[in-house]
Amino acid sequence: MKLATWNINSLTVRLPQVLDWLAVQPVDVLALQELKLTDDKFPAQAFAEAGYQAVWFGQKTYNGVALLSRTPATEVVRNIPGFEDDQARVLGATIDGVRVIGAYFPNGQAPDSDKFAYKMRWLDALREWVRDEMAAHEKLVLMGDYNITFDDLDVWDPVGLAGTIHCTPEERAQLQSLIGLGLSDAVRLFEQPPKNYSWWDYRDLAFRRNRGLRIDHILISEALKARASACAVDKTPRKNERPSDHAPVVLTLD
DNA sequence: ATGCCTCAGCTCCTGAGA
Repeated sequence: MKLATWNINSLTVRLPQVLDWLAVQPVDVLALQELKLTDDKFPAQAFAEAGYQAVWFGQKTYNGVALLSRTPATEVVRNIPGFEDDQARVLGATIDGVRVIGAYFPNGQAPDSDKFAYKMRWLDALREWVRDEMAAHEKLVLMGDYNITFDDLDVWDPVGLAGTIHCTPEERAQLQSLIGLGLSDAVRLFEQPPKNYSWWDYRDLAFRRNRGLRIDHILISEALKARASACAVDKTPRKNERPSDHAPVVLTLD
């Protein structure tokens, strides 16, 4: 079983690239973030023709998430239960016996902003919900655009970017508290190339210079860790014409 | 340089992303 996450920065623009990628990398589950379209515009037919079912949770202009899968998604949850939110950021579903949570974590903008405070509240709510989900589902994967780096290894310029958004101690403590629930960072379970990132700024030739951040993650429960055989960033689509600024991350389970 | 790209939208500028 293969599962992947990819922030595609507008599904309207990127649909052909997603279909092309799935043709080459026929994963069983793909979590998408930043659809940037309303539910009525979701291209369910195009995915069906490619052999994928979908559940989606869209929003005008911003956010929006989807789960594509070969087999049906059941027990679907939209956003964090009990957490008031007008932004479409989370989809949970059970697929092939695995509890899959795809999420687009808030960006946070700057440590002193209202958006950062929202990010912290959102992370508090997510952690408590994931705790409950883990108690109910032994096989669980939490994947998406976390908008948080684990540590300096995830940052192209750890000195220059110290304390800036995605790299603050507060965000990293939140990420560690998710790990503390009993989840593992799947990428770090396996040997990786140096300077291993999942996002590069569109500006300044950042991709060519590999000036990036690793902010897209796949966290897995112990039961899935035992089955994990590979996990890596696929930089190929970032080399496309008109790419997303993020690359997909792919997990292989035996 | 509080910018550089890219995308959406009450679209020829602005807000947001990260």
